Amino acid sequence: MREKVLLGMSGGVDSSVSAILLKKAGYEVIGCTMNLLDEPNEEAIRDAKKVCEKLGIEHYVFDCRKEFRCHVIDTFISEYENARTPNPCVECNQYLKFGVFYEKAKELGCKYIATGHYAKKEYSEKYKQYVLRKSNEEKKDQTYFLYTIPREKVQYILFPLQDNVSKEDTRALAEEYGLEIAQKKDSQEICFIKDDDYQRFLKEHMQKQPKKGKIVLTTGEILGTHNGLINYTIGQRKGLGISYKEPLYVVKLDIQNNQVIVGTEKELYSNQLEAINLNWIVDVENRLEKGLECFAKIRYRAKEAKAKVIKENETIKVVFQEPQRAITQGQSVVFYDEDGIVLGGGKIK
RNA sequence: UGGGCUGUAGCCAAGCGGUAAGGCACCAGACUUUGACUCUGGCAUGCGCUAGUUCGAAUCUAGCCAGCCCAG
Repeated sequence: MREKVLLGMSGGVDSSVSAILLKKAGYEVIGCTMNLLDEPNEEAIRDAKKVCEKLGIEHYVFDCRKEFRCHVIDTFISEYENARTPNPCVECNQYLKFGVFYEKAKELGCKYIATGHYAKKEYSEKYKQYVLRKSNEEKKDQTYFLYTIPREKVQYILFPLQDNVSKEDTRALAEEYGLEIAQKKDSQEICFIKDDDYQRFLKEHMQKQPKKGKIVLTTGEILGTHNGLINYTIGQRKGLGISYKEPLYVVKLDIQNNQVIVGTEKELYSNQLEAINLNWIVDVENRLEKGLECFAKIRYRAKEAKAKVIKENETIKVVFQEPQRAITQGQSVVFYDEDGIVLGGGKIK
């Protein structure tokens, strides 16, 4: 009997091609699009349905609005309220794609779930378990967003694109199968903020409105006024509206005094951080006591950097060999081993 | 009215006789399934105006104009 797999489909190229690849590989594929927003993304649903029709597979739409609101949108807002900079894609993967969606798959009797992420799932002889590993397509690799997947679920996940060499290959395959969406452009905004104006979104949804405050140099010198802490993130240079003899960057958001602290580029660097909300995909907890040497990545587009992870009660401390630029509260830190296997990760405190 | 200070790009600002730093903003690219983030490039034939000194002036001199401050 063919094994059943539930594929999450966004209507984009990646998930559509994933459908092709799964079918070719002999799985019984069921396509599914999660409806996450009160104003449903009709285009996504329509495009996904079209692809499924073409390939002759079933397609469902799941209503996940409540879960999305509660785990992704509300978290997004409350993180900003606490002067942190959230990464909603991480929550979405954790609670929606590998949470709600995973459960739906089980209900439907599927053995696997699949997504169009650029990441690899494989069995590791080294760790004697299934692991997540960086995609061959380094530029597109999305394992940074996937570290929250529970260890026991990893074996039931498929990333059909994992053997594809590049995004170009993916598009080419979509063309070959005559999929209309072959040249649809990559999504790159926060999906629940339609005009990409997250600041306005926050103002409309926050309990307390952002308040103006001072922009202060690390020396204490007052340089200007800010329009509310939500408009700033660590490492930010643009939008400060202040002049100085050299570029200034946001170094700290002081929620107590409602101040944006700015400093020079050099002042952005720090060689350690604390992380919470940890998830370990690879069983390395016992190695944390004495310090785990690995590679840590502090934001999506940062390079992994050599670091030592040390357990400290419920949190961990990460000490980098080289100082890292703009370590930002609310972003994730993800740990890899020397082979690009995802060990785990957490939220920067 | 007298005295002092200031006048450099849309904004802040360096320069103080040798041929216009820097930052903000803006524009154009690059990057991007978070964070209007980061990165790269562009952006004053001209330094309030007019004369003068000088091989050479934003820089010195004179006059004028404008603004600010103090005095009356």
